[in-house]
Amino acid sequence: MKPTTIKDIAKKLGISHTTVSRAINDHPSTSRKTKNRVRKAAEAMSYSPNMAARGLAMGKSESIAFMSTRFAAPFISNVLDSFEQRAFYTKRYVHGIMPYSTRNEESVKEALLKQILRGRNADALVMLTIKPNERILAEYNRVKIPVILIENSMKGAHSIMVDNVSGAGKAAEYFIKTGRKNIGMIVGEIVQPPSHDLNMSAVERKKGFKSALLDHGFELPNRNIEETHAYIYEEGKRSLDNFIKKGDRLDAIFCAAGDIVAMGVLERAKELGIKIPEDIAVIGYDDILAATHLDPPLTTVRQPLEGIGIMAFDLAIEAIEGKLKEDKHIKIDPELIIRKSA
Amino acid sequence: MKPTTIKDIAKKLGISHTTVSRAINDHPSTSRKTKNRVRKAAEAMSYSPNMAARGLAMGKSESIAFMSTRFAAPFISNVLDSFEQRAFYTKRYVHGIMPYSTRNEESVKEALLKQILRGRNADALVMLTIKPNERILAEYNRVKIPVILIENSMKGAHSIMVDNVSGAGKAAEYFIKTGRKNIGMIVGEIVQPPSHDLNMSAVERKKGFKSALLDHGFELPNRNIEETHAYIYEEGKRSLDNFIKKGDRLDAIFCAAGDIVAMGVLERAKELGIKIPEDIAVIGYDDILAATHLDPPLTTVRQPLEGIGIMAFDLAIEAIEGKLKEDKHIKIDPELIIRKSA
DNA sequence: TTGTACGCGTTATCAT
DNA sequence: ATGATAACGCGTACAA
Repeated sequence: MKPTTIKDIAKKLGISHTTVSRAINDHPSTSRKTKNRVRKAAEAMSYSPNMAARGLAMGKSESIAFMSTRFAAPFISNVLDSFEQRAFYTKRYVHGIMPYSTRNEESVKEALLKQILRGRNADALVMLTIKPNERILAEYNRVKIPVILIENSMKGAHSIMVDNVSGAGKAAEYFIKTGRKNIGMIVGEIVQPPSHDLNMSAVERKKGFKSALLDHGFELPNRNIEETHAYIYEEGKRSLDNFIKKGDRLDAIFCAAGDIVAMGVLERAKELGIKIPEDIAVIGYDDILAATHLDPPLTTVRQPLEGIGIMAFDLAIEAIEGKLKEDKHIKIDPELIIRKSA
Repeated sequence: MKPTTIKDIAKKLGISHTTVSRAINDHPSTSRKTKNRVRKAAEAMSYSPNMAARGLAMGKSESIAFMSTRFAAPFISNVLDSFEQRAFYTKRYVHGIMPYSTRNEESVKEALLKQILRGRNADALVMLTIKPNERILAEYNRVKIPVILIENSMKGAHSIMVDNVSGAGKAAEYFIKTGRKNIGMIVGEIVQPPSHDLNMSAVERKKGFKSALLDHGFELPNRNIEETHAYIYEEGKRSLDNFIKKGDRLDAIFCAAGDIVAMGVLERAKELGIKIPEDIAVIGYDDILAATHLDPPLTTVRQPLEGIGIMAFDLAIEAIEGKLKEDKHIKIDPELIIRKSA
């Protein structure tokens, strides 16, 4: 049995499909009476619109694309979650948040971006953790699909960033205040080829950490820095191993690559009999749900996850409604949550 | 600037749009030569197909809908992640996994289900944690969109379930083996109105736990059972409070509602000075990433998350290809991971 | 207020 | 091997 269309409804009611369309979309110049008739019939025949057809006809999609690298990462899924929550709460785009994940593959990202663009598959594009290259961003600008970047920033796109310089600075100052001398850092890899995402957050956290340290007369030599690229648990373990292999005796590690990676550090330390925070103080980044429950509870720079999602959604709506004449760049100051690991 | 269409390419090459379409879709009766010309032009003009139009024309979507309650829950996002991973690995539906979340709202679920159905918006529907009502499932059957249920089971749909009876039984036996006498349980709420999702997993875990206990001569009174409905952290805290309020002195709690809830129990216990596992032994369910890192590390029934995602994807493909004559129901036996909390 | 006719970008049918 | 034409379901000028 084929699905009900507006024509079916029209036939049944002996009117034109145009009228049905108008009734369903609450068009002003349509009588209350026919609207009611149509809606009743639509309900009875369990009609629901064919989004593809609607999108085709309107060149619009009534949806927002939300793109990131993967869903399993707590940081990402939490932001997405609050983003959706906001949509639900404001009753806008309730069924229209379309999550896409790139699996960290440049080619997938490119393909997805093109697909969304040419198919007019979104009224707005939100990108978390990743960003488009200049060429494709220019195309989005040309067809007036607004782009909202989270944790990144570019000319031609709106953005929401947690102030990484400030956050990393707070970690540095805490280490110094608590008398740490030999300080290390684990941070996202900083790649330069512009074909790649240049990870702004990583760059900024590194900068912020280094300069805050320098303000107090401490240098951060490169050998005290380990890089990650997948931001996973195992990299934390490996990083700690590397630090030890290099023979430095660190007494503090700022894991700017995130709490997940910090978990790996904690775990490896436990395996090696290294005491946290006595031997090494550890500060993470993000404040994921599990951070409170680690052993020891993790001191960390909190990302205001819900806030980010909400602000991103509101920003997207503003942009879609054309209320933004120029790029809007929002910065949020993160907070250092002190627990037991440092 | 409007996006390139096949007509634009046709005009430029002086051929018909039909031929362009065939060339792009690698139609057999098209010359190598024109195929190459078309593809080159398509690339040059940075063409990419309008999915809405394609979907409209074909009544198909080349995508799989993945529906669950929300994204932020570790269990859900991990299954989704491995599901996608499998798609990527097998190079099928790489850009076509469409996640939907219902936010635990019955109305949203209904709307989404209808939308996907009438819009022919998916070649297959995967539902995690939730299930459709009989009426709408019947409609899916009628239009031959296969439905795959994870953690649920219905006639007319394929399913993948972790054997909850067995998993809960293992928890029960471990408690008994380790000499626990006063045993409690926290489990998902068991609601009957058929308009709701009747949570199969909750029902089965309860049944499995009770009967395994009974096999050893232990009754599980209702007062020793607390129910949750959102499966969140706070419910764990509240449940422990309730147990204490009721005045029973439990020495073991099986948190069948999941590790997240178990985290809440652990946390509240710590606040109250209750020692785990000395005073109360706690067993969780799921084995989320954080379980190893809790204080104490959580003993729990492991859900083979990656396995579920992979099997669900493969099942979906089989179903789409019409290889399944009847419902296929897969059961997986979970494993008890013993750590420190019990 | 309602209906006619056309277009959105693509695929499918039927000729040629 | 290629092309003209219709069809998919919907929205919308334009006309009535």
